[in-house]
Amino acid sequence: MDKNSLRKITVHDVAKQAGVSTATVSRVINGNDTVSPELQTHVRDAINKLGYRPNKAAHHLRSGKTNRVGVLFADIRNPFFTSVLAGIENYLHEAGYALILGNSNEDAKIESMQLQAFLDEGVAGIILSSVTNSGENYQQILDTGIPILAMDRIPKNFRVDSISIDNARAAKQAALHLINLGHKRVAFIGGPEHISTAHLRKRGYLEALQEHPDIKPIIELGDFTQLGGYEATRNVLAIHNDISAFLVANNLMTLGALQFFNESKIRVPDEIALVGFDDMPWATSLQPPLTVVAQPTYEMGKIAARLLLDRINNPNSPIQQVTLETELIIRESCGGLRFA
Amino acid sequence: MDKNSLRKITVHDVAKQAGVSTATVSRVINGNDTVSPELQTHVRDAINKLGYRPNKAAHHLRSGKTNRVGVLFADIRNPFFTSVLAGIENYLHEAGYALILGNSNEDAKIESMQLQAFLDEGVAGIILSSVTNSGENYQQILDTGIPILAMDRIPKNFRVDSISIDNARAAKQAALHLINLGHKRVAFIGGPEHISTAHLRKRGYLEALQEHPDIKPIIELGDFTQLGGYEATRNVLAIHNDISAFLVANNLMTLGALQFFNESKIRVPDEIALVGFDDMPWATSLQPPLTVVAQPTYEMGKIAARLLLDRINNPNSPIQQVTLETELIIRESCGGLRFA
DNA sequence: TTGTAGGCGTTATCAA
DNA sequence: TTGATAACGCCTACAA
Repeated sequence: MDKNSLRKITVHDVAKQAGVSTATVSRVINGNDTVSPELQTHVRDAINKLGYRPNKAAHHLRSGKTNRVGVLFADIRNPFFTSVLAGIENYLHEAGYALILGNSNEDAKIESMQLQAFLDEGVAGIILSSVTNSGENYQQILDTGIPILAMDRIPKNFRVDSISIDNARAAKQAALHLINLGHKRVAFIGGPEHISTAHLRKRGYLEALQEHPDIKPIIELGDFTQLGGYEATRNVLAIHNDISAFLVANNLMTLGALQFFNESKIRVPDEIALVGFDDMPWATSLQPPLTVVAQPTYEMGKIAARLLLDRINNPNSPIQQVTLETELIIRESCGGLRFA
Repeated sequence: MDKNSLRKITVHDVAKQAGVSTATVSRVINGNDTVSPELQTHVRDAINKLGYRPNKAAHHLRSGKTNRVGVLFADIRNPFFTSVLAGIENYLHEAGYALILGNSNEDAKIESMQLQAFLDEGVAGIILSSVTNSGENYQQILDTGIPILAMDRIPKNFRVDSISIDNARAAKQAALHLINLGHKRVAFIGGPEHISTAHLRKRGYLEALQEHPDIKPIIELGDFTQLGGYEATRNVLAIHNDISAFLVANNLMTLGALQFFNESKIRVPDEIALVGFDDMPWATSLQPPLTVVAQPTYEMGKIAARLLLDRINNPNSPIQQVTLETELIIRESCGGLRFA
C-alpha cells in the first residue's frame, strides 16, 4: 500500500525492493527451492511492504497450474447437494482453492458442456455427481490427466476416487425397520434407475424383503423431485389401498409424499408409516417429526474435497473409494408396533 | 481431434492451418475487428478442424479480461440463498461465464478474505450478499473498478447496483394479515439488526402495528438459524403466554418455531397462528401447510446475474436498484378469523 | 483489411 | 545458492 501505485506491483518491483532477482522472488513465493533464510526474509519483507499479490493468470500460463476446483452437481437445487456443497466450499477455501460451480440439471448435454468449461478454466480437479451411469462418458476428461472425484453417484466402470454412502445398506436398514414394526405392506418410492444411488437403494429395499418372503415388493419410481414423489405416492395408493408403510428414497420425494398425505387427509403415522431419506432441517419441524436415513452430507463434502486435493498433490497414489455409513434416526413418523 | 496432438493447439496452429496471421485468428475469435467474410470462414474452419480452444490464462494475462464472476453469500446453507444461487448459475452459464462461489459464513473477516481471493482470481464482477451493513467496508474493492452487485442485503452508503425485495412492505403485509384475522397479540421473531433485511422486516412489522394502536409490539431477535428461531420462540412464550400469532422473519427460524411448537404440543393454527418467510419446498408438506411471504428467489438470482453482466459490459450506465415484490401465500397455518 | 512483433507477469532452464 | 533469460499463448499497436 505504498507509493503512487497506479501500476500493478509485480515480481520485478519486489525483486528490486529486496535487492534480488525475480527468480529468487519466485522461489520464495513458491517455497520450491532452497533460498538462504536471509534472502527469504528480505523478499518477504518486500512483499509485505509493497502489498504484492501474485498474478494468477501469469502463474497459470507459465506453470500450467491453478488452484481452482470445478464442482459439478446434477441438481444444485436439491438440499442434499447444497449441504454437501457447503462442506466442499469450507474445505477448499481453507486449503486456498477457489470453487467453480456448475449445475448439470440432470442433463447429460449440459454436463458435458460444463465439464468442457471447467477444462477451459484450467481447473486442477473436478468433483462430479454425474448425470449418466457410465464411466466411459468421462474418458475424455480423464485423458487430459485432470483428476475427477465421483461424489454420491458412482458411474459404472469409472476407475476414480469416490465418496458415497452405503446406499443399499441404508435402504435395507430402513425397510427392515418398517418390517420389524409389523408392517406387511411396505411400498418403496424410488428414483430413476440410471442414477446409481437410486438403483442401490431399490436393491437394498429388495434385499430386506428377501429376508421376509411373506412381504411382496411394491415399487414405484419417480424422478427425485417433489412433484415426482407426490405423483408416485398417489399412483401407488391408487392401486394398493392396503399399504401401511412407505420408504421414500430421497428428500424431495419425501416432501412430495407428505404433501400427498396432507392433501388426502391421510394421517402419519396412524394410517401410514413413513421413512424418508436425508436428515434435513425440516425433519424435526414436521408433525410428526420424520424418521429418516441420515447421510453425513457436510462431512461428505469435506471428504470429497480432501480426497480430490490429495489426488491433485499425489497423482499416482492408489485409488480410494470411500463409503460412509448412514444412520437411521427414529422419530415419530412410523409410530409404534403394528399387528396387521 | 486431429493429428498426434501431444502439444496443445494454439493460435499459431490455427493461423497456419487457415493460411492467415495469428492476429487475424485473434480478431475472428474476439469478433472485434472487421475481417473479410472469406477469411472468417477459413479461420472458423481451421478452429473446428483442429478442435482449438483458446487459452484463458493467456487471454486474461494479455487482455486483463475474464469471464469469471464471484458470488459471495453470507450463508450458503440457507435454502434461500441456494435457490438464488441456482438462478445465478443458470444465467451465468448461459452467458458463458464461470461462477466462483464463496461463503462468508456471516463472518466479516472471512468475507474480506474471500473478496480478496476473488480479486486474485481476476473476476469480472462480484455478487455479494454482505455480512456487514456499511458500504464503506467495500470501498477497496470498488476502487479496483470491479463492479459489485448487492444482493438481498443492501448495506448503507453503498452506491452500487442492487437487487432485493421490499422487505418492509412484505413484513407489514404479513403482520396485517394476522391482525385482520383478529389477532391482538402478534409476536415478531426477527433477525440480527445489522442485517438490512432483518432490520427492514422488523420495521414493516412495526408499521403494521402503528395502524392498530391497540396492538403492542412483541419482538424477539434471533440469528436467522433454526436454533435461533427455536430459542426466540421459546423465550417469547415464556414471557407472554397470551400470544396468539407469530410472524417469523426467515425460513430457518420458521422451522425452529415449528419445532418448538411441536415439542410443546402447541397446535397450529388452533392455538397459534403462524406466518413464515420464504416459500420453500417443505411449505406444502407441513401439517398444516404454511402461510408464507414468498420471495421470487430463483428470479432474483437471474436478475442479479443480468444486472451484473450489464454493468460489466457497460460500466458507465446509471446505477440500478431493483426491488421485487413479494407475495403473501395464504395456506392453513393461520386458520380462520379469531375473535379474541 | 491484414500482418509483424513486442510484451502481459510469471516460472524454468541454464549458467555462474 | 543465485541470476539472467527465454518462453507460456494471446492480444494489440503499428506498419503495410
